[in-house]
Amino acid sequence: MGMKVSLFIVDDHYMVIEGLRSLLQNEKDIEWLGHATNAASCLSFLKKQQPDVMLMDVNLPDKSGIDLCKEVSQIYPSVYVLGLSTFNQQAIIRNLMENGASGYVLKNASKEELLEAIATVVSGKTYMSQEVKISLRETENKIPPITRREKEVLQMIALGFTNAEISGKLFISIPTVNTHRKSLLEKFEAKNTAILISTVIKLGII
Amino acid sequence: MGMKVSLFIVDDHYMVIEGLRSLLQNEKDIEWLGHATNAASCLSFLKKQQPDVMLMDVNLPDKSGIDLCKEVSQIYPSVYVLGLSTFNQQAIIRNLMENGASGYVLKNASKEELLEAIATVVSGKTYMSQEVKISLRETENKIPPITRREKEVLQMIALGFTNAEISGKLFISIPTVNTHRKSLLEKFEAKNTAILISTVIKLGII
DNA sequence: GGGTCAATCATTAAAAAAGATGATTTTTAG
DNA sequence: CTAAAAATCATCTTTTTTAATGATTGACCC
Repeated sequence: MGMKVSLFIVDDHYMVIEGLRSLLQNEKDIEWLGHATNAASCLSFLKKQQPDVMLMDVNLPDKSGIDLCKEVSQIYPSVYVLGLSTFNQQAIIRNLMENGASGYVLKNASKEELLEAIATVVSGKTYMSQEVKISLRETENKIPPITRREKEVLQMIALGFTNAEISGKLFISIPTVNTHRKSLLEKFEAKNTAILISTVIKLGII
Repeated sequence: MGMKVSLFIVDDHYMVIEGLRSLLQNEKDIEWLGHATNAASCLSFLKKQQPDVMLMDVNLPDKSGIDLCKEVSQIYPSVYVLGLSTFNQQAIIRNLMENGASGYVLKNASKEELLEAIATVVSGKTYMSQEVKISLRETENKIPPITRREKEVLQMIALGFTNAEISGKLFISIPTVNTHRKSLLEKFEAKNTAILISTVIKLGII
């Protein structure tokens, strides 16, 4: 490719920004536009200038990376967002991709991987590191599809409400709450509430 | 101080290592000894040479930072270990400090904070960023002291075992399991199992 | 327009957890 | 050594959850 790829970083970790700058500053194909350490200053930068690729941490101090990603990709569809995070958190990754991200790289990525990721998203494809792909596939089977109502009930169970309380809050009968509850236990193959809650928290569902 | 402080980094995130190197390489008081990206190569480095301060990520691919910290501070008591992590995870920080760490810095630390942290631990004191201190104090009240047995029971509850099963596995009677269970509910001010499990997972206790 | 699925409600019964109280035996720490 | 804390067990009651089965209504899709 002849054109330089312009790049902007959103991450509240100073040492990560420094690391990225140090890794990429001498790359002739990369034009370093700058960085922001929070969502607000990221958005105000975008009003003035749009990078080709935006590397975005999923945990920002003022807003979740997921929300920011959604906003950015709605308002500036030409900007490719590449998620950046420490952990291989499947629920977050899935969420991010559903909200307009073009890819996801872990912070233990090498310079080569990073450049490959950038090149891939610029070409319009999605990038995801092998490690992430594998574990996404692994947990995919563990996350059964649950309905909107089931999710509501699940959240209320996790907050400690009893069936009677949930029934009151959702304006449905106790047997109905029970039905949802049982289908949750069945879908997650949990034999009781305790392990149901453990499971869904660890899968990042609530 | 006249002497340079020798420094070694253990972190599996390439961009963090790069960032730290870039931040600290021109500091005249810091001698950069190198880095390791996992616990094993960290330990093999220590056999040859001991830094004054070791910056250690709490999540390593082959071993938890907590275990590594314990080993390092037992075998090489002269090495000051400074924990390094993305999140303000109270349970982990507390654990790390109990296992010989001299301090804890978040990855969003500035160069100044980093230098201050290093200087502080070298002088024999413990360092902790203000942000961490505050949230430690905040959650401290939320984490009641629980006994060894209670923790065992708690873990088995979270795994989905019923009182009868726990009783069988721990060789105690069902009423005893019940007693522990009730004291857990009381200590965490949880009115049922569901919110008990939510709470303890979110506090990082299990 | 027939089939699938989500959401709703019902009845009955068994199992499990939660609440209250009291008491004994080990451990542990000062 | 001894006082406090932890771990143990018991009994009894109430509440809540889990299980099994069946049935109706409405929405959406092909």
